[in-house]
Amino acid sequence: MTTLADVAKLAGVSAMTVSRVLNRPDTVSAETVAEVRKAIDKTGYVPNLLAGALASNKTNLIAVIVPTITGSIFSACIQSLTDALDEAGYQMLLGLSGYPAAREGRLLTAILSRRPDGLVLTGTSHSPRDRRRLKEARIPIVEIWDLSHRPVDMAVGFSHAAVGKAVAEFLLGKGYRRFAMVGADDERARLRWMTYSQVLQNNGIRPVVEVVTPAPTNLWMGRDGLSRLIADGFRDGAIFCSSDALAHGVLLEAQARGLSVPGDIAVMGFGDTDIAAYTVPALSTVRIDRFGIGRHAAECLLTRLGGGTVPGKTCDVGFAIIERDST
Amino acid sequence: MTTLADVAKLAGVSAMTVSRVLNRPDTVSAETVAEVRKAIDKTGYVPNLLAGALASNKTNLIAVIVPTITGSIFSACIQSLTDALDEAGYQMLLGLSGYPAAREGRLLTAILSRRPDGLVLTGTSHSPRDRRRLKEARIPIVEIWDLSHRPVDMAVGFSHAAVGKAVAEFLLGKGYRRFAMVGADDERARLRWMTYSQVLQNNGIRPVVEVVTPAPTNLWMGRDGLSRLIADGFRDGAIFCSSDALAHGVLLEAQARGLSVPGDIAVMGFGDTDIAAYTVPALSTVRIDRFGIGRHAAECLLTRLGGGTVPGKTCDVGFAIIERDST
DNA sequence: TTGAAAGCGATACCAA
DNA sequence: TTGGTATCGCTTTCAA
Repeated sequence: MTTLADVAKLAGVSAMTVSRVLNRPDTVSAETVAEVRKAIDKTGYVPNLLAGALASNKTNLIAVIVPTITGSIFSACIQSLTDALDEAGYQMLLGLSGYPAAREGRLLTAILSRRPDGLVLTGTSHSPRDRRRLKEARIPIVEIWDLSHRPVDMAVGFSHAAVGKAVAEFLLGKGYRRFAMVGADDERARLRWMTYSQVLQNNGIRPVVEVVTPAPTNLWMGRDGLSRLIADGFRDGAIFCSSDALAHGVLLEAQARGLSVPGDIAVMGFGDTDIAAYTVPALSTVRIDRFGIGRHAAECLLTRLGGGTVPGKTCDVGFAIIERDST
Repeated sequence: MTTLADVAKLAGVSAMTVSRVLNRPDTVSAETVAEVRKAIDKTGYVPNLLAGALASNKTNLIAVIVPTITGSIFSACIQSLTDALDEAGYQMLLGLSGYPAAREGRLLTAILSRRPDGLVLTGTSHSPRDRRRLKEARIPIVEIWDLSHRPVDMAVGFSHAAVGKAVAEFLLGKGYRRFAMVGADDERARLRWMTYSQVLQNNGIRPVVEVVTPAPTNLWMGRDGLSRLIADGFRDGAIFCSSDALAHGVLLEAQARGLSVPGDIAVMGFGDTDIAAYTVPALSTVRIDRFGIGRHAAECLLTRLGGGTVPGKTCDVGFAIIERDST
């Protein structure tokens, strides 16, 4: 494998000069640059960033940990994140932690060992040990998809409790008096639907028929979810689903059972992914700017890496209820 | 930042011993291991894999380049790939090349600079310069989503030309005599729909009304696609769409225009993603085992990294036509 | 504008 | 079972 020294020898200069041609060509005379470039082309030299990073203490690597990229929520976010990072010359180390985030501890070790210049994490809940390790890493860290009163470093997201509350109030405002929910067993989803149920109960509604499914969710779980709700005595009213996939499944099952929507049941989703936004007029949902989260997270990271300061540790990107009650 | 030497000093042993405790604990006496572990915990030591990789010439990093992860085709593949790699102790460096693969050259440099132990690429067409660089990297490489008679190293995928041919023959067999297509302007999609058109024309069918959309595709492009087909004189018959998203959009537009499916038009998709598989009985599609591609690619890589030999350079995972003509 | 020397933090290899 | 030494390929720093 060709090294910097090989190129230097061929070009008749020192290794340092080659390094400069690669990293700060403006500090080298034009003719030397030309000479070195020729040698680089001839040898097919590929720099070794491991050595470079070790020496300079800078990897140009941003690590990202999300539970899964199956499903368009996180993948859209990652796409916009990469686009922004790529432009700034950073690459992405992707870690998939799964649901529940059992692998997070191990993953974190593996990732910190690579000395990324920055880190993007999903969620704001980490073990005390992990929090400590994160702080000791002394790199900019953005926690996404949630808010926290004491983020490890920075946070870009929205309040899942606020979502649950808003949905409950929205549906109450529509006049519904019978409620159910199909929710995923993941930390943030749980926060949404538990708050939803709580607000409803505070308004004298009971029971709120509940069905919990594993994460990540899919259409089948939604279909099954409605069946279980019905088995549990739910006959009509409003159903909050913790994801669009679940909501879509509920709609399908309703259709299969001949239930009218929103006549018999009203369905509320979460995410506003393409499928829910464009194909299902009977489904209302909660819109999240997932591209915005990625872009914003990148911006926070890059600002700090550039030596700047990010105003405020947390950024609430908010959400919106998309109403699509009428067909 | 704590180093191996710091830990060694605290534990009263040499750096090498600490290194062994971390990498091959079985070669160190139990008491020494305990002593060292204590020192590691106390210092919160995080190994520096940059230095380790530089010294050992092994990064435990697999680089993956795909056009995009928006859309479930590639993301499902990546998910299964990571799962398999993670289990074997590898991490993933993700590169998004975009459509068309304009960034591929630059991305490749950036990625090879990190000296991954293996590489997964999308597609089999690379510039001569890139092919040369790939070979010179001397690492196992798997090209996925397509087949090639002369892969750079290994290939796991299926023939897009065969898909186009199979679809054309399937629809001809169903008795259709008027044809159209809505296809993405990406290399592999183009291969599918051009073959489709070619086979039809060889069977005396003309015209095949064609509409080309940019990649990546979405539902809106499908809706717009059908409108344009109709504007171009297409009134009834079979439509092949180069992705499920397009096909779904075509169905929606058909519904909006009051066209019956499959009465007036038959719609053929590609991908068999969840949405097409579970929600659209009127849509036939081409099923690809995208999880299988990821799993298999990982297997090829890991076998080679383990010193083994992969029998055969190319692996055709095939495809299947999923018939869902009747509602 | 260029170069020489000294690390960066680990592992390989050989010796004890 | 343990330790010493050379080395991996680059950048930093300082001097010319």
